[in-house]
Amino acid sequence: MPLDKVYDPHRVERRWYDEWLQRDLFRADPDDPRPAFSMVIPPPNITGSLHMGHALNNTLQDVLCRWKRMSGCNALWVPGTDHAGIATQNVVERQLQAEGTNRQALGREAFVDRVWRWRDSSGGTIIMQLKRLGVSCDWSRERFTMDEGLSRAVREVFVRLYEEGLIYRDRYLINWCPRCRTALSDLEVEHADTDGHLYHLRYPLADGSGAIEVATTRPETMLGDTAVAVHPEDARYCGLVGKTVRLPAIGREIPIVADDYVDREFGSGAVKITPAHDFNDFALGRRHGLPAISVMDEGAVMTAEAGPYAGLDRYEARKRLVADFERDGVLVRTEPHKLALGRCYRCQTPVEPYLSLQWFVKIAPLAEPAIAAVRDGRTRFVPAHWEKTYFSWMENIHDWCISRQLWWGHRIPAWYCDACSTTIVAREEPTTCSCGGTLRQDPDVLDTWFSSGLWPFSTLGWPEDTAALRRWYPTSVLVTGFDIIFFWVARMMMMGLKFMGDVPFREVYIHALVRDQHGQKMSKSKGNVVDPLVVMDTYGTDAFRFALVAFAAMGRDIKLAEDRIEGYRNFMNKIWNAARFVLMQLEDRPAEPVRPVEELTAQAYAGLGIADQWILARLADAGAAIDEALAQYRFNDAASRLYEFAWHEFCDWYIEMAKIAFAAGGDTAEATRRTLVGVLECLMRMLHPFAPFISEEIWQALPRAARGASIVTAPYPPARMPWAEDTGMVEARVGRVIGVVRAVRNIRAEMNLPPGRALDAALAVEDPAARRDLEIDQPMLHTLARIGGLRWLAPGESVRGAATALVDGVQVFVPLAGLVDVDEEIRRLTKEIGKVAGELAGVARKLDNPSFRERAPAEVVEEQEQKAATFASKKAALERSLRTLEEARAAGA
RNA sequence: GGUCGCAUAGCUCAGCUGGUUAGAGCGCCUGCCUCACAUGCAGGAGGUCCCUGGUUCGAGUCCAGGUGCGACCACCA
Repeated sequence: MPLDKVYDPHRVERRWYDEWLQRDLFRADPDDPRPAFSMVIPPPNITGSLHMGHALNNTLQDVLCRWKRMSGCNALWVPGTDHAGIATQNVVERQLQAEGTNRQALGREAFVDRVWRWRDSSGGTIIMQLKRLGVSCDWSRERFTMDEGLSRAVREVFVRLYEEGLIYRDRYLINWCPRCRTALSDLEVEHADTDGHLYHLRYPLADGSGAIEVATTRPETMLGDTAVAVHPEDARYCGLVGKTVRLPAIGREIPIVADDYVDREFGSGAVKITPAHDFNDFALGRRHGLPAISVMDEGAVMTAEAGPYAGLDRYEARKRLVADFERDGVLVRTEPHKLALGRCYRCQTPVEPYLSLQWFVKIAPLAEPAIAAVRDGRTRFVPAHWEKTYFSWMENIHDWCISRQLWWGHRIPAWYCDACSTTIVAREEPTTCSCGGTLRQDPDVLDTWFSSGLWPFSTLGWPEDTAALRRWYPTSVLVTGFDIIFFWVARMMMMGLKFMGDVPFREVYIHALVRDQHGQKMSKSKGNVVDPLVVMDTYGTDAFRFALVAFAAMGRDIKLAEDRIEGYRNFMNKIWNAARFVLMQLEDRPAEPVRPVEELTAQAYAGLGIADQWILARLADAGAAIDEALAQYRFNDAASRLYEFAWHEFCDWYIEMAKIAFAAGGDTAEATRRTLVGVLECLMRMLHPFAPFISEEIWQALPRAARGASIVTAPYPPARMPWAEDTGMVEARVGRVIGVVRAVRNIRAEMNLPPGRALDAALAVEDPAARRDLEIDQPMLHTLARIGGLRWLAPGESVRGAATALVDGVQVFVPLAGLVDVDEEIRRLTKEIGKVAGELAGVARKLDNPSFRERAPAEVVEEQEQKAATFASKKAALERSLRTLEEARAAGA
């Protein structure tokens, strides 16, 4: 069955993915004794749909996983999804809103039920899309952070940390989203510079002896002021410390205190202190024993404490207050001011510092071992500079607020007794309090990241002691973006070390962010989002994956250029057509199974034709380079080497050389046929981690011994081929042929010689051995360069009135008589001589420098000397030719 | 305010431990529908490697400073 002329990815992709699943090829077995390789997927949110970040992240993981699986590892890749507390709750709440209702009306149980239903119907979208990408996860181990098993792990961790005093409950100032009506961790607040105002207010001293001026960006919080602070050494105010001021609007009397937190240079040097609405003020208030008065409620509406402003929204209260103060002369002046306004990372509502009772993880004792593990190399970041980011955060880490006032998530396993105010923290729901009172469970749920922090071991069955855990923990590598180093990587480190006694992963490969072609972050609001599914539809999954891998250079953001994806689509088509060619050579002959090229003996290799030896040598070279690049996460290097080999060595040269052998027929043709199929077969295995679909499709079309096997579990070509020990001679020999062919083609094109017509040529070869080789390899010259008559000259001999070029010690002459004007060749030659002269000058400069000869290593000096000699003789030869041309012209004229 | 990253061809980018003629893709120019492929083939043009110093026999590559982008962290009202 002949293949289509153009590769059609859609015909191929779905079919093979289903086949792989059906044959269970991605399943890993803990009893499989081969070396372990394991990864856990960064679990996408169930609310998500596949974006470029996912596509890159999972493609890189799949390349590693498929490569390791083929390379003889017991490779496990655990997939799954995250329940994504706020995000998911928001989605379902929006649905309810559209239906004209809300979660309060529904009640907690019904609401949670509703979210589960949503998850069952829509939460699998992203998994379907990942499968489309071709990822080779062990789907039998797919997990969800709210699964029974993972929930058990969450409770276990909570209880153990609580029992050790590492989880505590406290009334504290936390970040609060008034729209989501929940606490947020520090990380869940996004700061952005925002234009605002600085309001200068005059607070009168209670004793009537004057006033003190304070500045604030948030005048409405003054209703909760409980002090004014000045610097202890500020001469302007030292007499006032201990006195009191009377708050405008509500008349409360508050003290003036001294604290060196105050910056004397800023504003008036006096600060209003609002412990319940500002983090600095909260700390200062604790130092000075000041009361904290909340003037806003959980919806950021002013409370009764706000007196006349009670019931107003925070911004409305500000407007009224400013107007009133302006009228009453309290407002001294207003000036524009930039501030870093914090917003909720889920809904962008400005967050509010809010005083409330929350659960916290005492983080320092957990952070310390996590820092040590990276310092001593038990976990290694790639690229290494991310360690610095990790350290700087870990070393300045604050206690982690883990309670969320949401309904969707892991309910906090704490129960309170109505009767005796006991708190019970337990793995399973307790029935009654020891005092006989009824128990109420804490209404809050845990931060989503609490459960994702357990992911590397909870997915493997912890807290059970499972075979999977013993086999695959610690995982080999975590592949993720830098945006979640703090959210996720750091937490997994802490939890893994705490509960497994070992790091969760040996290496962390941090990849870049995908941006648009102008380097802008993709976002819906900018309208520059490129949908990976559309890209896959347009160019095919393999082309898309290959493009992502080729883009994934370390330490740089990825700008997604669509024309490059198109380029890799063309590459896939090129491979497809190379396969078509190979298969055409096999038509009408007995299906001799292809023999893996790695099984060739050195003796058999030596007996092959020169072109065959050459392509095998290049294959081995590419294989070694790809293997090394992957081992170092240099994905782009691996991809470009593969591309270079497949297109510019295998297709451009070897296939063309093979045609010559086929035209000759006989045993040579048979041997070439075997090499051709062998190299293609090997190339498909080499390609498979990058482009799983096309490689399988082609591989299956080849005549193989094990017809039933899939390329998924075929052996990856070894980094060292047994026969490729000493291929230097072969490569030089074929390299010379290629050089001569290129020189002739160049002359033909530059001189505008007719492309179809065979040209006569003459060659003067310096080295006798090289000449013997070239004479044997003559058929390649004739065909590839379209040379008709070929004459062999003695070294130094030249041809009058010919275009010439010098490559690898071979001077090529193409007689021009009657073909073109000589002037054109003189121009071309002069240019070439200029180039060589420049190179020669560069080398000569080095060699003329005495300290270069003195201090550079001997082999470098020798190398330069050889180069100088080559350039010099090349220049001389070209100049000789130039002279003969000039003579010819003079004679002609 | 602190930390980090990046500046190489018209565009998007490679260039690992300092030593080939600084590379690729796209775009551009010339010529080809050559029996695997026009999603192709052959050839070509195009670069003060951001600036200034320094280290070195030798710097796109290492160091310092500068300029310009970008990112992250941060409780100065």
